[in-house]
Amino acid sequence: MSEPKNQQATLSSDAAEVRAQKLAILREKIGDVYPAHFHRTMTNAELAEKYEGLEPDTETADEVTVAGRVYSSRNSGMFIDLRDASGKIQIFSHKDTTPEEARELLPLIDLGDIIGVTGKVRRTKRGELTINAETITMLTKSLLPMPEKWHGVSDIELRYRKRHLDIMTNEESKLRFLQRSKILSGVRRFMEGEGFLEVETPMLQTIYGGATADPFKTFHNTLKMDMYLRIAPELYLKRTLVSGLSDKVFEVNRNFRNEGVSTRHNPEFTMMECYWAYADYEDIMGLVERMLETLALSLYGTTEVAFGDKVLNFKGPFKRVAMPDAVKEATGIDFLAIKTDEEARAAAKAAGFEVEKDWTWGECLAFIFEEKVEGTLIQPSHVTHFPKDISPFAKEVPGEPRLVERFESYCNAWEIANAFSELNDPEEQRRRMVEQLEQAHARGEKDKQLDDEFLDAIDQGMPPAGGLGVGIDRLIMLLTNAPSIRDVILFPARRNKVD
RNA sequence: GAGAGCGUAGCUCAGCCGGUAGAGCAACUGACUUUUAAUCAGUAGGUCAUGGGUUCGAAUCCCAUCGCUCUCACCA
Repeated sequence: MSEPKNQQATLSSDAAEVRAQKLAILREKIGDVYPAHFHRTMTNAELAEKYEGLEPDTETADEVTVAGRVYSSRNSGMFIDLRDASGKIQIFSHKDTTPEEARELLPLIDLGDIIGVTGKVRRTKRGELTINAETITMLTKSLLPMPEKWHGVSDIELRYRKRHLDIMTNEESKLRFLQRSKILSGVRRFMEGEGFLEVETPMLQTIYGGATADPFKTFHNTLKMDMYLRIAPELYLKRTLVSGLSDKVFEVNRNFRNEGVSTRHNPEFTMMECYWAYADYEDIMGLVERMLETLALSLYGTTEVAFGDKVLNFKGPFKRVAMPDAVKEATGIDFLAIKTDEEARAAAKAAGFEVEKDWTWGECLAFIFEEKVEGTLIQPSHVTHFPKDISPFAKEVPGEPRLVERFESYCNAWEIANAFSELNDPEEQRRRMVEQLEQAHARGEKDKQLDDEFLDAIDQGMPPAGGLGVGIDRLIMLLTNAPSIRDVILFPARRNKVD
C-alpha cells in the first residue's frame, strides 16, 4: 500500500494495551522496571548440569539467582517457565515459601516479560528442576504479546521480518543459527589449523573485480568519487599474497552482488576465500575435502549429513570428473575432439541444445555441463578442467590450452566451491583481463574498469598459488538441512514494508 | 523480469459451490491450586492485505495495487 498506516494501530490491540497498563502499575509499585544492574549466579543450563543428579521430591538449601524470559505460566503464575539462551528452569511461587511482596508481582507478569528470580533449588516430585521464588525482580516488561506457544511463528514472512520472534519460538530456527556460528568458527579454526592467516581486505572498492557480477554502487562524499561494494575479495587477497605477509591467507566476509534474489541467492552473502602459495588446484581439492569433513564431524560426529530426503556424505576423497569427460558421458559429445567454436555450436545444436550464435567452444561446453550434468551431482564431487574462456584467473592445463586448472565442488547440485591454480603470468593475466573488460563493456557494463593496481602487483611477481572460494551460506544450508538461504541468514534482504 | 499460488483475531488455522465471520492459544473476569500445551466457567477481540467492479447481497466471483512464497530467467 502507498499510504503508511498509523504505527499506533499495532499497539492499540487489547493485549498490548493491557501490558502498557501493567507497566504503568509496575512503575508506580516498584519504580524501575528496566533496571541496569542484575547479576545471576548461573545460567539455566549450568543449573541443570549442576543439579542433574538431584532426585525427584528433594529440596536443597542452595540459593541461586537466575534470569530469563517468561515462556509459560501455569496455575495462575504458581509455576512459571523461565528461559534464558541456555535453557529452561521452572519457578515456583507459593504462599508457604514465597513472600507476599514477590507474589504480588505475579498478576503483573505476562508471557514474554524478562524477570530475575532468587530462591532455593529443588526437584519436584514430577522430576522438574525448580526454584522456590523468594524474590522476583522485574527486568524488562514486554509490551507485545508472545506468538502462539505451541506452533510458534510459522508465517514465513513474519519469520524473516521479525527474526527475534522466529528464534524466540522456533527451536529449529534457533538451533540452525547456533550451528551457523559453529560452522563459521569451525571454518576459521580449520583454516588456521592448516596454517592460513586471516586478513581483511576492502569491502568498499574503487574498482570492483574478481568475479562477473553487477555491483552495488555508492559515493564517497569527501573523496568525491564513486565506490563499489565488493563482488569478491580476490584481487586484494592476491595482492596480499604478493606482499609475502603470509604464504597462506584467507578471508571470511561478505560479498555483495546486485542481482536476483532466490532461495539460493541473497544480495549480500558470506564467502571464504583463500590463497595458498606453492600449491596448485589439486592441493586445494584436498583442502576442501578436509574442511568439509571436519565441519560435518564437528557438528554431527559423522560425515553423513541429512538433507531433505537425501543423505550427503562428506567423507573425502570426493569423486572427481573432468568437465569434458562428464559432458561426453552424459551426451556422447566429445568436446576434446571438436576443434572450432563453429563445430562446437553445431554439435550442441545437433544434440538439441539452444546455443547463441556467438558462443565459443568453452561456452558451449559449460552450457551443456550446466544443463545435463550439474543437476546430477548430489554427493560432494569436484568437477575439473573448465574451459579457459570462462576462467580469467586460472592457469592452462599443460597440453590442452583450451582448458584450465580449475575445479568447482558440487553438492546437492549446487556449486559450493570454486578453485584454480592461480594465473600469475603478468602478461597473460593482463591479456585476459583486457579481454574480460571488453566483453563487459560490450554487455553495457560501463562502470567496469581495468584494475591497474592489481596488475601492477602481479607484475611485481605473485608466487604460484592455489586459490579457493567457498560460498559459506550454501555450505551452511547443506550442513543444517535448510531449504532456503534465508533460513541461514539472520536478517535476509527484504523489501521495505510499512505496516 | 515472466508464470503460478497465498494474504481471515496478537499467534496457529477453519470458512471460499455468493446469504453478512468461527475454533485453539494469548488477553480479560472468576473458580481451583504441586503444574508440565494445567483445568473449569464466562467475557472481549476482525474495514476478511488495499482500492475498484459484478450482484438485492462479496471473506467467497472479476480487475488493479502492495507484500510474501515457489518455479523459471539473471546469477553462484
